Amino acid sequence: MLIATFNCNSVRARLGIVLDWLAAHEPDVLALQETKCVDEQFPAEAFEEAGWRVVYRGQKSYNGVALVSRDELADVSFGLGDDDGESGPRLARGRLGDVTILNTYVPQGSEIGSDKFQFKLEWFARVRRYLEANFDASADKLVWVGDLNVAPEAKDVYDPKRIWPHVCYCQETIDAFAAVVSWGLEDIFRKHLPDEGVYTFWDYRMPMAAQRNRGWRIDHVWATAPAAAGSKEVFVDTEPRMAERPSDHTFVGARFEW
DNA sequence: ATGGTGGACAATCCA
Repeated sequence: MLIATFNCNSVRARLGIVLDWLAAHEPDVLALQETKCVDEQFPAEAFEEAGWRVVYRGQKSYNGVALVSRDELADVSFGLGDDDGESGPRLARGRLGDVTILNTYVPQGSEIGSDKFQFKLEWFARVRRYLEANFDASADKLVWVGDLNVAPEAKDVYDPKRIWPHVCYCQETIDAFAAVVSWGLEDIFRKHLPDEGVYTFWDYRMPMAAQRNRGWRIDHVWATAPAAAGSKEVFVDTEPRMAERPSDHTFVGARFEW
């Protein structure tokens, strides 16, 4: 089973890129973040014409998540279930067989100390409660992917000394994230790609960021132990297409065999 | 150097 994730920064603007990637890699599930459109505007027909199913939940201008798959997903739901009116376009869930895929777009947080930053920290705590309420970490196959807006370790950013502290790389965010994964999730990305210099995001506001590999690892793959036991490979799409697709995140794929 | 660029959407917000 191939599970992939991509912050597309507008599904309408990157539709061709997404469809090309789907055709080239044939994932079982592709999780999209920042689709940036309301459901009426989501280009579902284009996916369906290419033989894909897609479920989605968006809002005007910002956020928005989707799950693309060849086979129909079971138990599809959106949001954390503790309705704040915003978690729907940030969390999508579906199941293929006995494997549940969780796709989140974690709030970025704007600035340390801001209301949005506090919202981000609380969002992680809500994810922890959501996991506790819905899954058994020792028994369920659960794979959590998405733009988690956290760089948990120094090697997850290109220049840790300069970047610290940042909303995605500071003690409060790292602690809040650690309190989620301590529930019982393993870092599948680092299990297979432990080296420094492997990133998933390059800020297009920084000149030559991609070319100079001034990147961050903020797109993730985590899994419960039963799911992690089957992980075989994680890959980052390193096709040199950043210049023609300045979405600044890249595709990440994780292959599992159980 | 507190910028830079891109997307949505129509003056800024968000990343």
